[in-house]
Amino acid sequence: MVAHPRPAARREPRQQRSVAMVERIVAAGEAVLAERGYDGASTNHIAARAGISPGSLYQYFPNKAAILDQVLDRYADRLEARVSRAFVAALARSMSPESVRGVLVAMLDAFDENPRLLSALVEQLPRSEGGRRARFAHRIDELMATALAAGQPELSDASVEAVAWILVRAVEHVTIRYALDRPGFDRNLVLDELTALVVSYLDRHVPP
Amino acid sequence: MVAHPRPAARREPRQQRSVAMVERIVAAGEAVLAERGYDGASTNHIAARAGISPGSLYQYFPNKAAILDQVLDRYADRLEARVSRAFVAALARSMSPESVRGVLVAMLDAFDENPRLLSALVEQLPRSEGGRRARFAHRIDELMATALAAGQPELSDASVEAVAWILVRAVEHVTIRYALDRPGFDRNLVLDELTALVVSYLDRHVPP
Amino acid sequence: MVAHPRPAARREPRQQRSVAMVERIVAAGEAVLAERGYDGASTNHIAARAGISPGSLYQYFPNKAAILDQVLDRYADRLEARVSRAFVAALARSMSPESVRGVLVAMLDAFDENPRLLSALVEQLPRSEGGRRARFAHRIDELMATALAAGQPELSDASVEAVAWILVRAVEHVTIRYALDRPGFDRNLVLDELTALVVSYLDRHVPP
Amino acid sequence: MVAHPRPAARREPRQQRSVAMVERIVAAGEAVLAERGYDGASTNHIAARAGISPGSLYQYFPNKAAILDQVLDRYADRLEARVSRAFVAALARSMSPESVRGVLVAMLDAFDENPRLLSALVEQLPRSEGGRRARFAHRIDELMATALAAGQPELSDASVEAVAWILVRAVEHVTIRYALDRPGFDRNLVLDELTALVVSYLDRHVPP
DNA sequence: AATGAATGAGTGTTCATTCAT
DNA sequence: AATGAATGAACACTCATTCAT
Repeated sequence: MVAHPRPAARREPRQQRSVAMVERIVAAGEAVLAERGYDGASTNHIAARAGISPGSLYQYFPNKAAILDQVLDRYADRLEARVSRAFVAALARSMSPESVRGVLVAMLDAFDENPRLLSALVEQLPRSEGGRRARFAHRIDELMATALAAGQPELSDASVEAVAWILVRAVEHVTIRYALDRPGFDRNLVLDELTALVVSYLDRHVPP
Repeated sequence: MVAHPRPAARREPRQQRSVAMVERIVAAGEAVLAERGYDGASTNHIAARAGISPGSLYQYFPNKAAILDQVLDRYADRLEARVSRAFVAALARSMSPESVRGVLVAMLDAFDENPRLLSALVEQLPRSEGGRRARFAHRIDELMATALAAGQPELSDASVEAVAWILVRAVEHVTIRYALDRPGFDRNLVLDELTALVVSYLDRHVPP
Repeated sequence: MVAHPRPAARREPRQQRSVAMVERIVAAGEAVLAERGYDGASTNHIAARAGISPGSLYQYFPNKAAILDQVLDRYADRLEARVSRAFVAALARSMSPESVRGVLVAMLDAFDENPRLLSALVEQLPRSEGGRRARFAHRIDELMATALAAGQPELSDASVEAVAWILVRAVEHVTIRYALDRPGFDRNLVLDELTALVVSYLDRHVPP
Repeated sequence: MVAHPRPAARREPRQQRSVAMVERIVAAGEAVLAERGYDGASTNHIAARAGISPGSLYQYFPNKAAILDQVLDRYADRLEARVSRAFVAALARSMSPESVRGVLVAMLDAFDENPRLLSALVEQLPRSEGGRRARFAHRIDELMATALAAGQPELSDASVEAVAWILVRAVEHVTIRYALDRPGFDRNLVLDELTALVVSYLDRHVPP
């Protein structure tokens, strides 16, 4: 059995350094991505921003896509962590309209923080290979499914997953588009309606 | 007897040729777009696929973007027409669950037809200038708002617009992701749940 | 013995038409050249301006250069004719300062008429093959030489030619640059000084 | 002992390499310009002639024009330096016929050295933007004006400038055309006559 | 003779990637 | 390990010329 596909032996002594460089590159990639968009994020710009030479990038990443994938993965992870946290905190108090609204507020806040990066993420994610795409928001799907299973015991397993998937997709997209497209509607109105959308849907599953 | 050195009939085939050429280019653009994605769709590839020389593209389109815009516009128009048709047909019979489900089926069917192109469209739309972005799905927004205003007279104008925007965003994204990501859930299950999502939300606005 | 290198037989019946077309093309070429400069004068522009198709140009000219050469040749001929006329008229009254000044005025007037075309001519002439280059202003050289030979009998033949060549070159260039560069100097001042340049030089050859 | 991981000496060869590369490109540009003329001097040709890849040109120059401008600027500077030197040396000994002839010899010698490049220069100069055009020969204009002001105190300031401008234009053009067109006249004859042209003109301004 | 659509080699330029140092 | 100069295939686009009609 091969424990490590990537032999650690040779890397170990330099790992500290490597990790630091990878961080620097990813940070530079993020900055450039936010500033210039995906297509404008050239390897030369990233290297310059990281204060290293273009050639050095290739000591740490096999190609340009790997760098930006990492940037987006990390950003996605951060988003997911924030939303998960809010989700878990809200779930503790049942799935009341207030809890749902709380999660939605957390999502809008998270998305509002770095619209440029968010934009790059949603533009790029569908282009990525399936694995990467699946990974993102998967944990939220699971959290949602867990919450649903707990709150709506009469739902079948298959239904739970589908309902969770639908809800996450719907809410995620509406909040992201609100953050990115900035339609003229009042934020509170959107939050209220989105809460209503979720709550009325969930209520439908519990017989009165 | 040859009355006219240039018989009027001659303009016809010329025009037909031009139209045919535009069609050929757009078709080639569509194929290349589906195969290689937006960035991979170079003018040379499109020309080769159309069986013409690169220079010929520029007899019919001012630049590369115009070609791909046309491809995507046409595809978006086709989608929109299908969905609008279903929407209008369903609305005639009020906003019953059956009507809603009918529209959702139409959407899934439409999106299932050419997932590669759909993928290119949803990737590219957010990058397009506001006008193009606004145009697409705007009509659906309006149809939705009209239907809402008719069915839920107690909603304020601002609410109607926001509710329509939210519903269209949510339903469109969920159906598109279902068509593109092909999650394992049964199609009918998804249709049922999505119908429930919409109907329960709409019901919430009418006092029982 | 071959009387006509270009057999007239087949062309004759169409010659009227051909001549008219050549005229139209040359006129269009001149207009485009004046408007867009040498590099901007594309065959498509010329054809469009002439109201014919690009392909038709090649019925009358072997290539683009031939068209623009003809345009410039004709312009050069017109310039030359004007200057020659002034030259001949002035020479009749000896080579007095007044006569010299008269020729210079004629040159400035001629050059001022169409600076864009003049500009194209002086930019392009040096690029042309020797024959074309030599032809232009050659007649002026000869007129000058004749005038010199008449007025300065003590000059050797070789000297006459060289002196004429030098004088024509100098005067032509100074007047052309004055027309094209529009330096700040007063026109009359330039005319006076240029007259003085010529006259004092000519006087040097006649012992007082 | 290695005091500096990057010994200062290393920058030296790097810089030398850059300078060497610029030189190589400019030299290639000069060769291609002389061989194929301005329009025929494509970046690909220049790169090939320099033995480098097309992309490398853009490490040293922002675009094609910058390369050819540099080629022509350098050549113009060399010409101007030679003529200026001769001019200054001759002026020290007053404006005698011998001095004038000396400057003319220097000009002819300078122009004779690289007629192809001279040709490209005189073709391109009038197309360049005013600044570049003005720069070239401007210093000669000024030297001439200074010499005139010193030698002909009775000339007004306006006259001095105009006279200098006329003289420089005339002499420059005649010598350049002699170098490029190679008319049959004996070089000494042309030098003598051109000297006479200048001297007799200058004499006219000093009352005997 | 006239058309004008089609051509295709050519342009200037970019940028992810390599490799000699 | 790090450099950064060099690469070269690829890009979008042009235009003098050809040729089927």
